[in-house]
Amino acid sequence: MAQHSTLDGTFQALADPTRRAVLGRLGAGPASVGELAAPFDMALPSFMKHIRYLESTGWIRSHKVGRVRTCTLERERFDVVAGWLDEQRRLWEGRTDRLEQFVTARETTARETTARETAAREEEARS
Amino acid sequence: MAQHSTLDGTFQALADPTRRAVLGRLGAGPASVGELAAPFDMALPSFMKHIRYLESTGWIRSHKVGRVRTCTLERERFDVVAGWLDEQRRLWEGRTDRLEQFVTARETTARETTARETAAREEEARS
DNA sequence: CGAATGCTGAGCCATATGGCTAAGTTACTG
DNA sequence: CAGTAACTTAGCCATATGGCTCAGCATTCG
Repeated sequence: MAQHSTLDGTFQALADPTRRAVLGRLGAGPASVGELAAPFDMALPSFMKHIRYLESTGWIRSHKVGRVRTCTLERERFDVVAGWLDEQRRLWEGRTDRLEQFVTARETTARETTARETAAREEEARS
Repeated sequence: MAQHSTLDGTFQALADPTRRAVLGRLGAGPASVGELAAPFDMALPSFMKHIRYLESTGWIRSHKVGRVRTCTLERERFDVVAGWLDEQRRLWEGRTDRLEQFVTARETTARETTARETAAREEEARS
């Protein structure tokens, strides 16, 4: 399977309820494939595809001892998602702040001639 | 298009770089479809599918005035994602705390008879 | 050693996804 | 009013996704 350790794959992995549930269970500690599969009315090969997907996108890692494959949550992947969220928030907050500074500077330097332009610029930002 | 205002759709929408970029741009303020589409080397009908998807999953809303459709970011959708993250973290932190309390209580009440059981339980949690 | 357990590989299927082109509708402009 | 702008509809395509069954391999157990 191709590597999806990009944001695409990271979010794609979360777009399935089975996979989200698996992550939730692994939050409690490592578990075998069989144990993870038990709550789902799904054929094991199909379930394994989900496991493979989670592993290829960096959400879990697994290792096999004898017949038993044990899966472990990679908590750092949550930080990747949180990082993206923070980045988005930072972008829109930073842009809002910069817009206010820009408007303030314009008012200070030429208060009477740019009043209408400033209002139009604010209206544009708001619409 | 079917409503995807569930977590599946919320994450599925983020699984595409075009759609993530659109959200990033809208963080700066509302924009027209044409404006949003400009940076992408993509046919407009294809791009509109992305817009429709983002709207159906609650990431944006849009309205048309004349020929121009303007899209606006729904910032609350970020809270949905953050909420899911927090919930996961709370689950695994809560479970870790409860496990420690459980182990401690067992050691206090019957230190000598449960030592081996406690060690086995810790090993189970660790493996 | 045979039976049971726990995955694994391979192939199949229906549906969804992310793009395309062609054509059309509505609104705006000179 | 003709031409242009800004979407919108419809159909198509290749690939991916989320499931299935069948068969098989490796390990464990009695």
